[in-house]
Amino acid sequence: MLTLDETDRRIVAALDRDPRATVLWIARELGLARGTVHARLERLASADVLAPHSVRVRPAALGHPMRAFVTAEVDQAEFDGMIADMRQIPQVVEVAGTSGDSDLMVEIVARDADHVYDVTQQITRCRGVRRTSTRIVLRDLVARRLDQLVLPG
Amino acid sequence: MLTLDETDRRIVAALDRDPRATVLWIARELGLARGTVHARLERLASADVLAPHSVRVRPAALGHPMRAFVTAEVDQAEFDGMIADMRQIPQVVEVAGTSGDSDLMVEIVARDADHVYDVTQQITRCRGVRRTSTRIVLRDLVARRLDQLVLPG
DNA sequence: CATAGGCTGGGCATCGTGCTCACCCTCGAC
DNA sequence: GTCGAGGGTGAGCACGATGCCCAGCCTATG
Repeated sequence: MLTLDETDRRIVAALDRDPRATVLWIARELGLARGTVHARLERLASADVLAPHSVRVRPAALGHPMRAFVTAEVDQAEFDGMIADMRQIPQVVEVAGTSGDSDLMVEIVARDADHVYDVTQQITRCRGVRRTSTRIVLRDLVARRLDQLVLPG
Repeated sequence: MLTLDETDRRIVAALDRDPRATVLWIARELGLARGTVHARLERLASADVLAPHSVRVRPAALGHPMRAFVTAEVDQAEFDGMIADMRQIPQVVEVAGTSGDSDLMVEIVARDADHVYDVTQQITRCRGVRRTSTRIVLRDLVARRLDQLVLPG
């Protein structure tokens, strides 16, 4: 794995704050030469430090202000079919296989409470899904953040 | 709420694929005039359709390849203190207040299994936290995605 | 001491940006 | 039907940013 030095991390942090920041702006902000930022940015991009696509769209602006976490138990034999079915549901934002009481953690978005119910019903109808449990997000207490990992301290 | 027409959605989708795409490139890609893309992009930005910062950094590249969901029961009276304590833990990526059996959904990242345990212990020591339950992410089955919401069908 | 790797500042052609303008549609109001 | 408003188009222009050179300067390493 590529190790990021202080300079790399500061560039990544600047890019996290504004993904559309120009090379020149970052260079000025960090007090570095333009060429330096340019070279490191290319290295970071080719080293897969940056995810292939950003999640910069706010679902609320797309008419889906509600969010929920659905845990599910599934029949292990039907895993592949289950994933294929899940993909067909646009409101399913992420699916992770987990340890613990349940096998799946599914994050969904929805238009309203009724819609949350609809989507969980759709999940229940996916192949191999046995039992689901839904936690509706009432409030974002700490918004998704990674900058504290990029620049510790 | 701003309603996004087909053109807006295509611009947002292009930006989701590559947050650093130039206005000119998007215009060419979508077969639109440069000025059109420029104007709409400004409108989208000022309408808070795009999140203030992207989550484009991969925690794995930062030495935190493991991920887990921690649910917790908390003493409601200590909510504010609990959140302040949680913020102090760099590995805490997101905290949401939820309905359901538990009060909190906490997403964490970690260096390895031991580190997951350490972080959950830190969460347990936060003010007002009574009981926690940890689900370690074993496999990403559907990677976080929003494009299917931006461009349905 | 010598070498290699990284940062710097400069220069340069090219491309992208932000802005303006004239022009063309289309749609709803009068 | 006529009118104006709103939005898209294509062109032009000054300026900024990019990608790519190169020479020079450090510092760490052998």
